[in-house]
Amino acid sequence: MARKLSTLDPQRLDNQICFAVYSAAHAFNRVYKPLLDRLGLTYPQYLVMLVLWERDDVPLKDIGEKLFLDSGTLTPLLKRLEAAHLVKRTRSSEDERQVLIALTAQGHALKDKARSVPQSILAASDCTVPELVAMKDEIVALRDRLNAVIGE
Amino acid sequence: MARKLSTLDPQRLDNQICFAVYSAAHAFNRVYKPLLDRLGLTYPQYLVMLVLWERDDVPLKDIGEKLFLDSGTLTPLLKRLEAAHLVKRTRSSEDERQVLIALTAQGHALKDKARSVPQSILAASDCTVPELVAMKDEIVALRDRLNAVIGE
DNA sequence: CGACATTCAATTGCGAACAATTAAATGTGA
DNA sequence: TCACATTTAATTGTTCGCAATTGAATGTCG
Repeated sequence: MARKLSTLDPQRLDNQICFAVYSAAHAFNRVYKPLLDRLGLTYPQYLVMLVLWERDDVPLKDIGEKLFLDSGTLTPLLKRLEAAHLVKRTRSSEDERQVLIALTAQGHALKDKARSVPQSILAASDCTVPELVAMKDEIVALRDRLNAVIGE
Repeated sequence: MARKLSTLDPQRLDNQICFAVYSAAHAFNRVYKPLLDRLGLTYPQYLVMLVLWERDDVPLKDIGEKLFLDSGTLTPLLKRLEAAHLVKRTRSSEDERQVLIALTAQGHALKDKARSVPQSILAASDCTVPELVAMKDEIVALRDRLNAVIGE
């Protein structure tokens, strides 16, 4: 009976999806770490590079919208990527408020070196691709519902 | 054809479960923020309090194992909780290496004030409890597989 | 045109998160 | 017992993440 209660107690750590997500994010980060170290990237920097590998010469703001990050996070991060000669930051000539982020040759070249990363993560997850796709879709749907509440 | 390829490209941001988890964790954090502000807690501090509300007078190391955090994170965090008069830190007399974390009266009292938090999160998630439990179990299983790889 | 609001990036300050190191306490084995 | 390894927290340094503010550029409306 006490056991039954504890498995339903919403104030128990083990019952919280938020902690599951929080701790899974950290676990992913730890798996990524050695892979990204070889590329000289952190995980958030890797995310920015993924965005730029899809589309180059993007305003900082667009990167922020895709990754749900603001300028307070991105400005110093992008300066570090620039210091590593992976991107160049230039003010837009049409709108001087915007900063455009473009890949350097090194930044482009890194895409090939990063090609094996997703496969390593897949192996570490020990899941089938369809399982992961299903989970991903569920988590994204949950995230979007949460973000909708924040906007309200 | 190009469209078909892009939905399978493992290097695309939208195809990565890791980013889904990463961005969902941030979304949860943003939903928690206003709720926890009223308690004077950050989310990681709230997690520590959840652990202590289940069992008091716990070694720092045990908290770290439950939350997957190390002393580099917990030591300053616990000092802030102590400064807020929510916990007391004392060296164990049996083993002087260990620091025991105990709730103060204020720390205990906060549990009641925090009782409504999980319900607010549930509402924001806009899911049924069984759906959330199923997702949670899947994510925990994935996390544990990832953590197993790190140990190897 | 000119006052005003809006947009965007940068900055500041604080709290995680973690790697690497240090130091003290404890355990172990010759 | 004594040398050595292990355990545990604390510390240092770097990077995120975000709230709040600032300042410049742009948009809007009378």
